[in-house]
Amino acid sequence: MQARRLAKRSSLGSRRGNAALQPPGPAPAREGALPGLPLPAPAPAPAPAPAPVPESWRPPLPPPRSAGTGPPRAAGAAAAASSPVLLLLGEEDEDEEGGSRRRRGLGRVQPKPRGGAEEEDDDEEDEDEEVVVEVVDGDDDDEDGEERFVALGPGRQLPKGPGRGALKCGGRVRRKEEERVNHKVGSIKREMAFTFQPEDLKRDSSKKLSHQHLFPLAMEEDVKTADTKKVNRVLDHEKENTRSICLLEQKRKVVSSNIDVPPAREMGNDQILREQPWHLALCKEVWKSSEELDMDKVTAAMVLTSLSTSPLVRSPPVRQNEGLSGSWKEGGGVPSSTSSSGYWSWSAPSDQSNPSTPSPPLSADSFKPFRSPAPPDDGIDEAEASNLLFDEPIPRKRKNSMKVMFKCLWKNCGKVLSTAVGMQKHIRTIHLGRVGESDYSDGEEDFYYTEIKLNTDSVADGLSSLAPVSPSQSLASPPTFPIPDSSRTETPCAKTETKLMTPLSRSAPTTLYLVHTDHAYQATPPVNIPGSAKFTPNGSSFSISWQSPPVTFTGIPVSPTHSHPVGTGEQRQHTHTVLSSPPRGTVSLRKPRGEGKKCRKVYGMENRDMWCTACRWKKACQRFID
DNA sequence: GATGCCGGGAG
DNA sequence: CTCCCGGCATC
Repeated sequence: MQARRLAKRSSLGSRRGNAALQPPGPAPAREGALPGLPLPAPAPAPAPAPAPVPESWRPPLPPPRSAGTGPPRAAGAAAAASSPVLLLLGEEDEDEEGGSRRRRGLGRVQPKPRGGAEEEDDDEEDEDEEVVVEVVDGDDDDEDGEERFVALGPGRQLPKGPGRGALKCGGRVRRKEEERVNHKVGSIKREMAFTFQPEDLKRDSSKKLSHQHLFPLAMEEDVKTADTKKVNRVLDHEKENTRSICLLEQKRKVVSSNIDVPPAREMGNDQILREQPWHLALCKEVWKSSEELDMDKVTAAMVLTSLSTSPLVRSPPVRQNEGLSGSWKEGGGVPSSTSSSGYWSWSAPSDQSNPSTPSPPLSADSFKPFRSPAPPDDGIDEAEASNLLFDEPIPRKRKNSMKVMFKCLWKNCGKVLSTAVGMQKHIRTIHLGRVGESDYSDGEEDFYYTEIKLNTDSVADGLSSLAPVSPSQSLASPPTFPIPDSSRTETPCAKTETKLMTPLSRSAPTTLYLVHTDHAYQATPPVNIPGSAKFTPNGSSFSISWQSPPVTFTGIPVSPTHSHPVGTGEQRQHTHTVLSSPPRGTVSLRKPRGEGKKCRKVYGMENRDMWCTACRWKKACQRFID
């Protein structure tokens, strides 16, 4: 493509070298680099064992934390810059580092999934508490091929209901290599075993890591089976937990001496084995603390199970972790900082909604009888989930800086609260007039409020355009909103939620305000928009400005930032009522064609690089707006 | 023919 | 989403 483009360009404009030349230079280099990456990466990983590269390669990279990592790629870049954490997580990106790392991860991950369980020798089914070991490349370079193992918090185990189940299977499998070879393998196991075989113990540890990841992956395969069994597993799980705890303790004693675990680089199998115990011990500890939480987890798992039709949907891994939070932290505290950081760190502490399931319902509201979001959600969720499961790390687009607020759609109300619960209450009591039965909800409230995302860090986009509007705080401000009812904190990963919610809200009484950052091309613009495209998290300004905001429908073609020449009939800016039906009709309206000078005229072809992006892309000029 | 932009496609 | 470009409407 590039080549082609370049060619075109050059032919086109014979532009002086600037733009034209530039591309070629970098491009080639990059390309060269990329190809190289893959190979190296895989190779090193398996160093000890002639692991089959291909296997490790598998796409399922989904970095477990993916959910978190999810952070959108695009955003990611920007975000990454601003926050180190992100970088650690997954940002990586394309190029080398990330690439190599990810790949590896993937490879490992895969195996892990159920089969991975094998961790200890003992076994029984402790699987639950698998210790997760994360393998991180110290350097992405592939050269070393060494990996560090990091123990992850025990938190992992719980994460997925199903996961556990998987583990179980794995447990049996676990007996490890030998056994594997023998094959005990159930169908599921089989797969796992299969994958694993090539690699050795190392894998074990690594498997753990993948645990999470695996989960999803495994899920795919097993999903169906697993699903049905899930519930059972969960129950079993409990039992096992108790049992396993005991076992763990025993192990711990034995192992304790070894606790100092070596860095794990290049460890031999023996070492690894030794290490494992260590991990176990850690896990165990964590576990204990989390034991109490078990019930919750179980419950949660059950709920999730029931909620999710498709296995994919269950994003429990993440969620559940929440429940475990206690243990979680501990785990994180454990050894390697890298791992910890990588590990879901993105998730906001308070974040209650799980990433995959968009709406608030689950989180705080889970208690509610039924939450409508179901249908839409599922679809989306699945998609997301699938993304996770499948290839690459999917760039999830979640902006870290996004805050979710709930806005009352009732006419003339517009109240904005930070928690769904609060909003529901508000609606119930104030608008629906249900005072007494505050707790009871038939879900109707859902229709009267919507989520809005606040972009905390809009900076990245054209600041300039925003400038006029919000001088206020930038991204930094932490998400705490002064708002009253909120017990819930906003989640960074609200994006999905918003989307989902939208449909519901359509039916709502008033307009839906979707705060949305738009447009890509606004390179320079001194553009306007009074009300603003972006919302800044100012506690105070909050509920206010909503009225005039240039609402953007996702569907709307034109960017809000644009002022329209003559209102050819569209008044998008005044949203107020229009909304429920996205204005599509105006399709053929073509912009009259600006009379003012445009970038092309002003700068000429030669200076194409000086053009505003829109012009460069042959879009309506953003710089010289008519 | 030159421009300005929409609609779409590719990554 | 970002980047581009084909192609149409206007100058």
